[in-house]
Amino acid sequence: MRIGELAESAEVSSQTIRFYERQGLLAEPARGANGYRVYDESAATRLRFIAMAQAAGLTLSQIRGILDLRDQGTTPCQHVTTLLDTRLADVRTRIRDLLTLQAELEVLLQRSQLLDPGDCADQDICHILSPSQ
Amino acid sequence: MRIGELAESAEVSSQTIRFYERQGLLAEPARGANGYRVYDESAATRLRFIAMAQAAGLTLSQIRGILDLRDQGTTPCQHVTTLLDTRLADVRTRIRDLLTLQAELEVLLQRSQLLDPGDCADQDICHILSPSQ
DNA sequence: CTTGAGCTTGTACCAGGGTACAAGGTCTAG
DNA sequence: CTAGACCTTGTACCCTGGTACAAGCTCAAG
Repeated sequence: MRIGELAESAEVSSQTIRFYERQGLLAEPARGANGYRVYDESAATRLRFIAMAQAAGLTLSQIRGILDLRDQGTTPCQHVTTLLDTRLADVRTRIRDLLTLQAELEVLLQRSQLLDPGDCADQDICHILSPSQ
Repeated sequence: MRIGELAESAEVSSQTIRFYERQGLLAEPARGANGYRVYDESAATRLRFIAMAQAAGLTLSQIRGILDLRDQGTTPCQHVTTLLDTRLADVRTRIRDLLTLQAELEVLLQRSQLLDPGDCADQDICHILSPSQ
């Protein structure tokens, strides 16, 4: 399988595959007599894994860590569990922060309905976003 | 007021103030005889405004847009309302996405409790993050 | 033989919000 | 007079996940 076919089957671009290779997420593949990269099915599996792990919110460097463990022959499950645990905590924190922000934006927008732009004094810059919250 | 004093009063670094100036968020200030930047109270107001707008989730370039309107003598309130409206919609979308991700992570972590690392086959990379979701 | 698709490498660039030097000028206290 | 704190400019760099482009192979079809 050449890079373009792999790219199409994994729904990423060829450039992304080369980028992953440079980042150490994919091993350097075999080369044909013409120098073209030649992939087997395991590369496609690996790309699918990367996509799944990204969907779970892991960074490429975390994913590389998982793949490195696997390549050393270790089952990375425990490590994956720890990463997902941390990620879940981050997601919960982020949700809480965004809910707070949502509420603040709602207050500001309500305020904007009550305020007359004509009253907006120059020194306030904008009275919707003014310190008197 | 010199840059260091302004920085301290606004709780940003001097470098950040120069950065904002380069980005067009702060006008070029007056200079003392020694070439030092000299600020008045309006610069502090402006920094407070920037901080508020950032807290509302606006980007520096959006904030620059608001400040540009204000500097042209227009009341930016209508523009601000539009930006905040868009931002609120983004925040709501982001919250929904993160809630979905949270649920998925919880499923994965539950699965990780049920699965035995010893069963993790090599071709799966990791059976917690495997396509059979 | 040529055209076009696909591949190779290397390099630079994008957003966003700064941070970190380096090399030098200025001012104040001791 | 000198140390140290503060200021000046310019430049480069950080992170993340790619994307874009250039100059040059390779290969198959017509």
